[in-house]
Formats: sequence, structure tokens, C-alpha cells
Amino acid sequence: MSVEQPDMPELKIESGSGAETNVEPLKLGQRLREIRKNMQLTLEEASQKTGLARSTLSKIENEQISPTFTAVQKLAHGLNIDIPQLFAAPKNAMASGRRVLTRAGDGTSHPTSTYEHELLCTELANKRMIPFKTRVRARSFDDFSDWVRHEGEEFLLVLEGEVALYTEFYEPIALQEGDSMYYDANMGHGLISLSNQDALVLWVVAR
Amino acid sequence: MSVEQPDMPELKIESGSGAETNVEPLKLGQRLREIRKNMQLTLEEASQKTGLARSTLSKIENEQISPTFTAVQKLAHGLNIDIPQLFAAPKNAMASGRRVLTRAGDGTSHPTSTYEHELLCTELANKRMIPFKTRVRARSFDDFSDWVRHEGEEFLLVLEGEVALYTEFYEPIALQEGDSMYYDANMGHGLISLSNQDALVLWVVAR
DNA sequence: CAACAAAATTTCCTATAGGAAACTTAATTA
DNA sequence: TAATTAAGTTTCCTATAGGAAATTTTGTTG
Repeated sequence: MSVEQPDMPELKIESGSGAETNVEPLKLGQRLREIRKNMQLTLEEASQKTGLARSTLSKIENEQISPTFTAVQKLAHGLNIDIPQLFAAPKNAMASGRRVLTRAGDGTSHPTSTYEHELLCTELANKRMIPFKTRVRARSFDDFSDWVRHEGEEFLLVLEGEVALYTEFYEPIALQEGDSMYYDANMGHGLISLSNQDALVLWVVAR
Repeated sequence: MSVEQPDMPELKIESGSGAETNVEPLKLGQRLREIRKNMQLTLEEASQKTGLARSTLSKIENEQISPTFTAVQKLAHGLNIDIPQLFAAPKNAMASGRRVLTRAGDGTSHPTSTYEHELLCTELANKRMIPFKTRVRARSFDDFSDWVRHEGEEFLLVLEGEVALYTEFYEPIALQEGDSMYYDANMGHGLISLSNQDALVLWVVAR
């Protein structure tokens, strides 16, 4: 099956977790200047379009001031750029590094009374998914004060133990090891362990 | 820990309503409050994580001030939230059904010479992620005719065995059970099993 | 309910963003 | 080259964001 071989260095064993290239800090001013230049606008013209003073724009582009959120909104609206574009590199969403390694157990832990989340990708800027491995501590739906509910979709895979997924609009459902669930996270949801051991699940959230 | 009970899940079955239309796009302050509440953080704790004063956070959440760009960055970094998420209007992508169950082994199988994919969510219309469990048959990079490369991002978790992930621009890397990887799928990639057994991995692709 | 504790808000002050106009630099033309 | 003009920058002032501490609100316990 082998045809043309891409560059394929020898297998190297690494030990740590994390991004494998350095992360570059975000330069908002530089970026805005770039965008304005590409549109062939002078500061004066940009000023008209955005309603921000010429001087203010200059200072923002030269990173002499940090614009307020409202200023950023005016900029985005006036120049017809969507805000996420300001925060992501032009072509590639994963500009700061194209792959990130997380060794077993090396994720960052976020314990609560009901769950113990281990974030499996520590450098999440601009990424579309949030993966984490979760130890389910809750044993009863009463353990939650309210539904968990947020923008996005979730994929759930049971790694160990047995759980019950509670969601709005549906009846609770029992899930064994290997079972998986895909659902709308805007719908209230919560997970409990059905055995007397904590259960272990993989969760991936798409935003 | 039981305090107040959310609406009774046991009794509720999908009613005719289905998708409640979302109201106005959330304002930044409301959005942040929601996120913080979901993380179960007090203003004090959020203050510690972000480096912003408790009072400042309060004012931002109540929309009494417009945070500077730097403040927004501190917020995003400290609370581990993606900045575009703050600006995106919440919209409901999962119009029809709001959750889909796939029992262990019930996914649809897609065997090739190098991989055996089991799609973990059979009803994928309009969904943001594609989850599948894959048996890795390949033993050498030569088993592939060329890089696999496509739009989107991928999350990979090793469930069983030991694999090596080959990607462009980087050296191949060995992954044991529990290790995970997040990478840009536009970058050529391929997976092989390092033992003489097939390896088992979970793969989630965001489109 | 009173008394307390914890969280959130408001006050007050300082630091800094935003705007008008003065100033400087760059580009063109005579 | 100087004169002219358009672009960008800096100055100076006002408006407002950010932080420390006081105050109010909310939640808990006797």
C-alpha cells in the first residue's frame, strides 16, 4: 500500500503534556492595522465608519491603550469584521500550535461536590471542542442544586461504572460502560453514578 | 447537599413544544455571570483566578462598565473560556431530537484496511461533532497511501493499547492508554498500533 | 425572628481610555 | 529644494474603567 512517503521522522518518546510549539501572544492593535490596511482605509475613514476618534484608533493600533469592550464592538461593526476573527489567526484556527498532548492524569483538575473534571486539553484558546474526563461523584439527582445548562452540544462516553443521565424533556436513562450519548447542552442535564463507586466518563463539549 | 429541586425529570416527557426560541442575544455581563455560576464560582474566587477585583467583576456582570480588552482577556484566560464564545449569540443547532443514545457496540461500523471506525452517533444531521470509536489495524506508517487530511479539529483518546500518532510538521509520538491529543485535522495525520494487538481509540471530530 | 456569615453591590478614589485639536511625518508637486 | 497636503501621532483634557474598602443584600443557624 505504501506509495509516496511523507516526511516521517523516527518515533520519539516524549514525557510531558502540552502544546508542542510556543504560544504567541495576541496582538490586537497589529491585527486591526492589518485589517484596515487591507481594506485600504485611512484612519479618518475608519473613524467615520466606526464612530471612534482618529486618535483613538491610532492609539489602539499602536497598543498605547486597551480599547473597552464597547470600542471593540464599534470597531467590529463599523469595519464589518466578526469579533472572533480578531482573536483567531486569519487562516488557521489553531495558530498557536497545531497539536496539543495531554498525558494520562496530566489534565487540569476542577473538582466540585458532584463532579471532578479533568480538562484534557489545557490550551483551549480558539479550539472548537473541550474534552474532559470526569469522575462522577453524585449519587442522586438531589445532589444538584439546579440543571447544568450551557451553549453547545455534548458527547458523552461511559468509561467505567454505570451512570444515569438526567435531562430536561426526557426521562433519565441508565448507561453502562461503552454506552454513549449525544445531546444539546442547552437542555438542562446532570449525571449521577448508579453504583456505590464513582463512575468515570469522557465528555466532549462543542461550542 | 440537597436543596431545591429543579423541575421533576421523572415525570417529564418530551412535550409538543420542543425548541423554545432563544430570546435576545445575551449581553456580555449576563453571559459572564452565567458562565461563572455554571463553574460554581463566587465573585471572590473568580477574582482570584482572573486577577480582577471583585467589584470590577460585579460591575461588568451588571453591565455598569464596559471592560477593557485586557480585562476581557484576563477573564477569558482565568476562567478558561474561549473569547469568541462570549460574542457568539446562542443558537440551537439540534432542532429535531435533543439527545441521541448509542449503546455499546450499536454504532455503525465502517471498516477499512487501516482502521475500523464505529460511528457513535447515527443521527448526525446538523451536529457539530462526529464521535467514533476506532480499532487501529495499521502497524506501520507504510500502511497508509497518504496523509489523512480534512477540515476541522480532532480530539483523540487512547482507550486500549498503545499507538503512535503521525502528523505533518511534528515528530511521531507514542501514546499509551489514557493519553489524549488535540490537533488540527487540516494537518496530515495517521495512527498506528505499536503492539501486535489492534489498539482502541476514541475519536471526536469537530467540523 | 435575631444574630451571624457569606456573597454581592456600591462608594470613593486613582488610573487610564476616548475625543478635539495641535503637532509631526510622509508623500507629492512646482 | 521649499511649499502643500494628506496621512498618522501626540498632547491635553474629560469621561469612565478598575481597585480597596465600606455597605447592603442574601443565606444560614440558633
